[in-house]
Amino acid sequence: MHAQVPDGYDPRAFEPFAVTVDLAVFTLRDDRLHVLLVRRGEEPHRGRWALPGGFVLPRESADTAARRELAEETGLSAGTAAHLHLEQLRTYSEPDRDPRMRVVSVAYAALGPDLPEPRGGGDAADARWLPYGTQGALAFDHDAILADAHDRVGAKLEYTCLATAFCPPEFTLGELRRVYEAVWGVALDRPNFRRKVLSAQGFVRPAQGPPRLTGGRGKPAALYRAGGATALHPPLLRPERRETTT
Amino acid sequence: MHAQVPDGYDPRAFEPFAVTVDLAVFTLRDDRLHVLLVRRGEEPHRGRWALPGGFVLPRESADTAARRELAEETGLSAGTAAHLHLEQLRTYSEPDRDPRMRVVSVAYAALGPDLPEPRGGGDAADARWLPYGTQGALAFDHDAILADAHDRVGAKLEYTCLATAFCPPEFTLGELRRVYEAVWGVALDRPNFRRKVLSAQGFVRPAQGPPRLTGGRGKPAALYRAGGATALHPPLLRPERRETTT
DNA sequence: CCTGTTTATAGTCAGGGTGACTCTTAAGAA
DNA sequence: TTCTTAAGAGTCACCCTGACTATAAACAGG
Repeated sequence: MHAQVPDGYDPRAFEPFAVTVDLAVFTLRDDRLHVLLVRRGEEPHRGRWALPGGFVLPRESADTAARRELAEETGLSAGTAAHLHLEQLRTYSEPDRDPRMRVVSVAYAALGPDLPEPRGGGDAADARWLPYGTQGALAFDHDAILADAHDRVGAKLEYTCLATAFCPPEFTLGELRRVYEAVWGVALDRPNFRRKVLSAQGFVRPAQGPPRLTGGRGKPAALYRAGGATALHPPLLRPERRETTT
Repeated sequence: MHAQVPDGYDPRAFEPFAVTVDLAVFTLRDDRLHVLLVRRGEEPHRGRWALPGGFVLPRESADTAARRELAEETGLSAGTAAHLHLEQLRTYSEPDRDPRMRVVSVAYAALGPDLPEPRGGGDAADARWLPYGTQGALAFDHDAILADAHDRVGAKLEYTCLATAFCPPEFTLGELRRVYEAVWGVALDRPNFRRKVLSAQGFVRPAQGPPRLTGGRGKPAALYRAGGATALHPPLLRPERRETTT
């Protein structure tokens, strides 16, 4: 762009753009994938669910704005929100995506372990975790943003160690497997999943201490922590995709 | 964001944001990866190379703006530019990335077969293809954008059929292989590459007609066209990555 | 106390994909 | 004619994976 800026160009000659962030925040509750949504209290789309988000402030980057909104909307302590995985998805800029004004929105996907119910603190009329797939039609173009976010998360589970971001600091391989099953919506073979995860170096490392004292059914499982790796090679491909190959 | 817009909110209360697109346009020339750069004729960064780009107009989406700038800056006919592969990378929004004003830039990666030298038409003082890696320090944060674009293209070669976008409508497997070698900077085993590409359904399909009449050295090669598939399963992994695995 | 259920963990086996490698064919260049 | 270059066919062993079986260790219910 910069090469075309004429000398003395006045940015205010253009209709101003508002720049916002929209957040698709995922978590796992009861082994189901949930999304954080807010109910709109204003027109347009009053009463419909929408993704949380807000304006990028004049001295903020979009990343900073997304992190700030994440803390505000989830009602988590700033320290907790700072540790959630947050990554930029893409930018939505159709001229009429918001009927009120020209709004360019940088979308983010965020995810974390079983997060608490959002506290009502904030201007949002009503914020809630909804099981993914049950949210109906969202406001604005948020259906497309949410679908893109889900696609991205599902794809990144294949070739990165992102799944550990859905888990608490210490977790069992069963919990990790249920992350994959919830996001992909498929059942995975338990022994094969275990072999794959343990053979991928840097994905998980054993946590010292006794097997979990949990009251869950079945044999107690060993606890693991996230390893240092971010990439997963070779990838852990979804079962579905195999049809495309063969 | 929308949940937070107070009634009667005046967007002009904020310092306006300028929204631009920046393009990382790649092509192959002489089996080397080249990137399209423009030399800045204005301060700041006068005389340095920068990515082509421009403002998003008030009634345009960023995608439309990127497509328009692509045609303008490459000097290609609108029809040709319309067929180049173009995809959004991510958005760069650091508050001080442009010292003159608040500019949020949506970056795109574009690529096409051996493209012609950019014609001087346009306001850009000087636009040129430079071999990737020889461009030195670019203006603004364009070094980071270009590196991100290169990473993205390299990664997408692994698990998509993107490589055919670097090739003319009909191409040999040798040309396709040189796309991978140029982008990844590695040598690939010829027979294995051939086996892999031909066994992946939808990647390429044979073009009828005689083997190429080319004047190149060696045995004439069969011609292929891009298949209909976009995803490549299983992926064609870079040789380097294997160290991470094993 | 025994039995059935649930989950974790160990192990086996066959098939497919891949890397490494060899060989033949067909063109141009010297 | 001979050398060089690249296409294309084929081989072989290894590793990963999916499918499957078996055992261990907890809880629930009779």
